[in-house]
Amino acid sequence: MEYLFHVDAANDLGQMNETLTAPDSIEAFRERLAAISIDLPRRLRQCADFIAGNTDRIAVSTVADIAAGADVPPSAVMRFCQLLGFSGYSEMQKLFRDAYAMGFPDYETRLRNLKGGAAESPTAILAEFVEAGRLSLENLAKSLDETALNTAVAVLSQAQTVHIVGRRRSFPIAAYFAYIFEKMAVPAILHDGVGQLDYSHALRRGDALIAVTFAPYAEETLALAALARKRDVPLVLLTDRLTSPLAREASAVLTITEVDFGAFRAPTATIAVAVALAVAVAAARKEARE
Amino acid sequence: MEYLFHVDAANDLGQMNETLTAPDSIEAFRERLAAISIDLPRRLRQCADFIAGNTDRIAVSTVADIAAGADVPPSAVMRFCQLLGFSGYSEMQKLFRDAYAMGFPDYETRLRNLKGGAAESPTAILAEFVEAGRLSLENLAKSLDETALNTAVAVLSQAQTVHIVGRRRSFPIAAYFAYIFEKMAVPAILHDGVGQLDYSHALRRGDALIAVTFAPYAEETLALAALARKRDVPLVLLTDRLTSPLAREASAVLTITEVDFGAFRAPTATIAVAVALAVAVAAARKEARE
DNA sequence: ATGTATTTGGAATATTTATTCCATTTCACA
DNA sequence: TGTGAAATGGAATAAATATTCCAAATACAT
Repeated sequence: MEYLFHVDAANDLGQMNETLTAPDSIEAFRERLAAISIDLPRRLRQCADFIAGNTDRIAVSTVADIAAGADVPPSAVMRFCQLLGFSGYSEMQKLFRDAYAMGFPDYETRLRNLKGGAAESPTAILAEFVEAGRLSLENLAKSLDETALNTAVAVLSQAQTVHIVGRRRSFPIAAYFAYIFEKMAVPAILHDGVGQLDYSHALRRGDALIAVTFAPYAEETLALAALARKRDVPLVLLTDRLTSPLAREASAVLTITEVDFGAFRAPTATIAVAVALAVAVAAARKEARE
Repeated sequence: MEYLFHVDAANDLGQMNETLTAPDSIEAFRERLAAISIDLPRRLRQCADFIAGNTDRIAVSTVADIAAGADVPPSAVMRFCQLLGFSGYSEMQKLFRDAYAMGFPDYETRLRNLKGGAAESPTAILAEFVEAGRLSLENLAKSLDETALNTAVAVLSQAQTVHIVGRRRSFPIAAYFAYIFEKMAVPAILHDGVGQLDYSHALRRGDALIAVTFAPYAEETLALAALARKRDVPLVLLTDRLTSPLAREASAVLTITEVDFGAFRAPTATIAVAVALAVAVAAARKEARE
């Protein structure tokens, strides 16, 4: 690959071997990075990926650090810097050291900076959701009912087929359950309601049902859960409060409180519970088979 | 002034020439600084003053920089570092560089901790995912490309219809986008592939497409995105790296790094980006209509 | 298959940066 | 104003770090 030509071509300069000017701002840096990342040989691609994901660290890292992080020799990093238009690593680092002025981008500071922007700016909104997500996770770690979690794992790992239901807001969670179970070879069916077919006949004794539902509780979810109980199919419930409908029918109730931002609520903690539950169940089933 | 005596006196050790331990946290550093600053000769006082007021620059400055800032020769700075209990400038700088890097997905230390603990019980597994989620969110706050986020919001808020595509692992995210857009009355279509219908004819000029894809990138997602570009439909991409396919075609690339636990990865940060993006777009569209 | 161009790793070198050391200056006190 | 102890500056050296270069490996085209 002929580096200079390639980069010139990307810039439509049409002049070969022209010396490329170095990016003079972080924004320009990211642009250049994106531009050259299109087509790179293996080692340089590793550099691009690592640097894209760890841009902040350049200011305080040596070539050797970056090289180790990207799992390439130092010379590859040097080549990469030059590919970006810098004379070498030092020049690139200077860009980031100069920009460092705004203090420690530790999580707290950075978050404050993000929120500082205009009230409605996308970054401010993102910062709010990040914060809400973190609070939700913290809260979850403190308040989740261990017994219920253990029961849920026990119930699900003994089931022949795991059925999953969740609508509207809870549908992504249900879909995520289905994805992990599929990946881990656990027989599972997602009751997604396509074509208004409810597959309720597929709910058979020996199976189990995971129902995910938050206020306002979706009709179909409640209906399927009720049917499950009628058929003696045990129910694992992911919901927002112990007083939600179905709670008394369930073998295990996992209550999850999401911290909201305005009228909005991201299912951060719910996802964590879902993935942990699914992985634990898959592990338990595997163990039981051996 | 007899340095060692003075410092020992401040520590009430009463033993002269004892080697002083270096501060091991920024807090300890500030304390030590305050303690010795009480009575210093001229040049060392200049060092103390400058360093107290520019602590944050230590991580990215050389001895010469600090010396110039404090208007003293480099050797004075060296003496000052030793007075604080460090072996030299490098050791002091390390403290600040480490503090700066804390909280990054540090694959050497942090992940080993995560994977190291025998995560047998469901509760332990959950704790791991909670921790991974927290790290992902922190990392997101620090590293998300603000420009790209703003561009994404601009592009999507001008679109007539917003199309969404995401398969397998990314499907729950795509579904969540669809849910929020529906709730906020933003015209949106989820390309879920039910019945192998691809709805590709619905992609029309004036629309925009959100594609969510992580390695290994799903065929259908790539195909639809390619089609969008052919029809001049702008593309907003949520993906794992800048070098992923489609990145060059996209109007905005939002790279999101999820911290994994073992082979598993919860889309915690991705969800946060999705909800923030969707809400920002809905807000922008509402504003535009008024 | 064969030759050519690209890519790669690492050893050699250059450069920058940290650290020590000591001759000189400054200061406190008689 | 002379004397010893402390403080200072800068030159010399050591260490770390960046950068180059080239032989070997690999990919690519014919």
